[in-house]
Amino acid sequence: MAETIAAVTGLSPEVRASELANLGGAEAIAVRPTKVAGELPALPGAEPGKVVLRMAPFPSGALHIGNARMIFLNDYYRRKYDGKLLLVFDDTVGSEEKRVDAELFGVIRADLDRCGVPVDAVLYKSDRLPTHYAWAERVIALGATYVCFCPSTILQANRRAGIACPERVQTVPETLALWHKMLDGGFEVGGAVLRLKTDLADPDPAFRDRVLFRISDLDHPRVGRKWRVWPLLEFSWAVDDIELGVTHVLRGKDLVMEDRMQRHIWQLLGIQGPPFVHWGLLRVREAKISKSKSYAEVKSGEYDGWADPRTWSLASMVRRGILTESVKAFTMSFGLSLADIEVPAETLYAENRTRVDGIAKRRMFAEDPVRVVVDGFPADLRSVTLSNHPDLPALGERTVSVDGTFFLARADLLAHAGETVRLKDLANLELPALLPSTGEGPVHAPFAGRENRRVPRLQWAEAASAIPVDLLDVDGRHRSGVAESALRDSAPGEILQFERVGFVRIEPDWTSGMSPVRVCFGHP
RNA sequence: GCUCCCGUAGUCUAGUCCGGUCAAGGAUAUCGGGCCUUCGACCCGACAACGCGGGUUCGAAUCCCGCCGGGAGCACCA
Repeated sequence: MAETIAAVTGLSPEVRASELANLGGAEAIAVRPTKVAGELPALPGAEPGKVVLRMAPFPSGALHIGNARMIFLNDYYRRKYDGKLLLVFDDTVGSEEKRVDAELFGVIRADLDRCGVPVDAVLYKSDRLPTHYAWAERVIALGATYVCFCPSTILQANRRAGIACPERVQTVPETLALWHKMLDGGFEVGGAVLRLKTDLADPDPAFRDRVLFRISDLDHPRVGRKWRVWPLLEFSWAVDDIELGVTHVLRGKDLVMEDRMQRHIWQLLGIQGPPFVHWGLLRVREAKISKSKSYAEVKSGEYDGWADPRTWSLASMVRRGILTESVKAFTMSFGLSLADIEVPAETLYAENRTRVDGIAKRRMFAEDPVRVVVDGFPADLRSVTLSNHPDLPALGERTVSVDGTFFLARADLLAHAGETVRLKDLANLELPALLPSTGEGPVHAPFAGRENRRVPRLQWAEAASAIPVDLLDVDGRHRSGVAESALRDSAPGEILQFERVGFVRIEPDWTSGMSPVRVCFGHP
């Protein structure tokens, strides 16, 4: 067996192909089965055609790589059960630190469109306050709540200590009256909250007498100051998951305490609510995602919009040439694992590489270029035709004019000072031992033959027609260099590979003729 | 500290519910080799894991108990 393999691998591709044909040809065997993400566990009690799911982003930032899991998991189950998927903006008024921004409604919808995840309806929590108020009266009538006047610091301290608030003994009519006073503007901001009575000895302090509604006069970008009493997340969802007919709640593990709260409220009202399904926290090692930092930097103009690579937003993935399919495969590979995980970006890059390698034309790019004059460059060597892809002739070729003067990357030059190197696909030259660490040159290097030698191969750009390139890197820094003239023929949005540098994508707002050519770095 | 969740190779993950088919599969990384005018892709190969300790059982990654380790939550944010 081993001998056979050795014998076969020793043959040239052509010989292999003909030998194989002589043997009757290869059977249609899937050598590399397309990675079908294994079926995820069934949703409890799910019936095809009757499943209703919902996604509830808070509009304070663009969707990022960490949110991708929410999107694709919901989409997966919606398709699996031929169900409906609702987009419900969780735009209650938030807090000083966490503000709703109207611009994000559109950004998020665009993100979903780009991901190929259609939604069956778009709703806004900020439209639903009357429903929440109506349900509030139902729980008040049950005697399950009270209006509390404690400042938040006292409230928290008492909660921690398991001490009951003096208002906890309110009668239903008293609570109802105070609730109406809240709605009618009878209290200052922070002056009163509606709290749910739970067991003050509950082992989880966070669960003790949760706040259901609070007063805020923050200006809401959609509804202004129409509402002054706002529900907190768990109450609003206890209401809406029922009102909207949601059959399964798929959410991150960070919200498990909220499940318990919702169940508690449903139990009070004698309602059977939907089951919850969770997944753990997903972090990409290289991505320090901070929605609030991104928000501030985008708004200040420090970042180049929501597609700035530093945001690790879905839009920035597209900008970098990382296909949505790659992001989807990446996130779905983690399934519904409850473990909180940290994955290196390389895993995502590998996923993308398999999809993009076969479509990206190869181009040569020299960063921090130094002009190199090849002394004795043959007069008859005036042009060379290069394949756009080493393995795929279908991607075509381009012809480059040469005249003996080239741009090479400074780092390449310095790494090979005093050595014989080869301008890839063209000619060999002897690099001088002393090379400038700054300046554009020129450097003179003697011609050393055109035969293909096993020496370091360096990418080059013909000096006469090289074109300037501005490469936006993942850290937001701009790297400058030059590329071969063929880059000019690229289309905006095209994904290319700069040989020995990495995959890049031509910025979509660049148009042919604009200099420099602007590209965004994807990954090695 | 309290509450909940999670522990399979460097990193993820399949398998755990319904114990044997798992002397543990896949991906990625790393290391060899092949191919090749890219440090890319592709091909071949290698390395490498059931957190620890008890128990139940003919048999445990899978069930039970204890321990240890990691993470998240503990807002009048979502």
